[in-house]
Amino acid sequence: MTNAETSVSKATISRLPSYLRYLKGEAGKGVEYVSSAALAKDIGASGVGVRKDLALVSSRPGKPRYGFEVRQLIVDIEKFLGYHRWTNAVVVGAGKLGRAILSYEGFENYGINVIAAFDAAPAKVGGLNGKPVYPMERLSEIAAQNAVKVAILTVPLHAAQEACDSIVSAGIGAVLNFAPVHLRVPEGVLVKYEDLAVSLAALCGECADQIGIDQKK
Amino acid sequence: MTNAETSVSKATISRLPSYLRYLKGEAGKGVEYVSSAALAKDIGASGVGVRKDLALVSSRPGKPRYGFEVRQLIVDIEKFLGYHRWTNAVVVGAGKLGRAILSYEGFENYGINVIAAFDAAPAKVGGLNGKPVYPMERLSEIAAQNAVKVAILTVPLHAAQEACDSIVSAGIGAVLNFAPVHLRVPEGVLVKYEDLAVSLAALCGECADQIGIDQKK
DNA sequence: TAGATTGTTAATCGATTAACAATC
DNA sequence: TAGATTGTTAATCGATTAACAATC
Repeated sequence: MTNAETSVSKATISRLPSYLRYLKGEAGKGVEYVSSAALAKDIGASGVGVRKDLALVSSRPGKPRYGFEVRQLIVDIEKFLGYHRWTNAVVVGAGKLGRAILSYEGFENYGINVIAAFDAAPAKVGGLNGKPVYPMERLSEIAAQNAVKVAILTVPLHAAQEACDSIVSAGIGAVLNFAPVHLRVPEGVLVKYEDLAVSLAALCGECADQIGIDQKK
Repeated sequence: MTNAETSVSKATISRLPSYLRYLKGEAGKGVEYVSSAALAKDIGASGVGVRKDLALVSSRPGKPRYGFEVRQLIVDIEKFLGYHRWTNAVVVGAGKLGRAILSYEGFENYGINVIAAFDAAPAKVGGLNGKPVYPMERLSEIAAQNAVKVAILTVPLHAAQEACDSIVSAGIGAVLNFAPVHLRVPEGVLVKYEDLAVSLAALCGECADQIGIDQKK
């Protein structure tokens, strides 16, 4: 528990990526300093909250009258979030979504190396954008060789549990699951559900609420 | 504020989809009753928490000795989350990810109708899996005709702000943004960031933390 | 009945907000 | 200096947990 990350609340950690996005946008425009108030306003948070969060992760304090140094802050947040410690990942399920993720180039900035995809259907096996697609049988072997820590699960619903079992028995301890099913995993294995439909539905819900509120005014 | 949804905490709402996934899994196995303890254990939450959440959304109370009626609970939660009120959505950006989303069939269960995609590049315009891909110029027209409420933004990073502007001026009030950029939008427009790399990196972070904890034991 | 499970009230915990002194 | 902005301490707010009575 002396670890810095364990002393920072989950709520804070969940906000850091938005700070990072905003800061990178400002950095791209050549802005050197950003005030907590400006950051908060654009993000839709409170200034004090932002300052508290930044106090926990920034290596140097903000300067009164100026604010926080943009470039330094970006480095600090990225370091804190572990975007510098590299992790190997694989995609399991080479359907449309799986292939889109395999060829997505945005992972590098986050310290993630998606090395290959796996699929049960031989027709889909082969190469894709320079990254190999292997048959499922080779998952254990290749995961072990490359110290793969995370699997991105993009198989159809009915195949998800079985594929998940293969992932677990390949010794991979974390799964980002895009299939809208509850997965059974042994203790110690992390599963994060990434359900596009749920995200979208939640947004629709907020949207409807807001319209409701607006109409009452 | 007499609206039922506004009286339920965001924390509760964010847990409902996981309850739903679990319940559907049990329903598929023919299970009729589920106890709050069983649900909580599998989800990784507390029994009391689950009961409190369910008390807010379920139309009938749980039965002592039995638990909650699975099928009824599914209906209640779906109703509460608004999966029955239909919403039209469009995809903006017909790249790999955009096309994967356009042809994804899992949205129907959530009351979401993805009607079409739009892309600036004429080469990508045409049909896909029975759903049309239009040029960007027609966004306003088609959005208005179909009362589109939400746009899913899947264009490359540098094109995101411009595409977002088009979405906003087409009168669409909510954006699910897959581009890892901070978007500037006028007040009243909702933006939800869905950054695959951030999700994955967060999982890697948790994974690393857990290994750290394990090693200390 | 006995026991499992629910639902609720009170206590704890954590996170956000408010107030204000410190600083460039 | 005056004013903007930070950082921190105290107060509020909300959510989770603990304890226990109610119920089938």
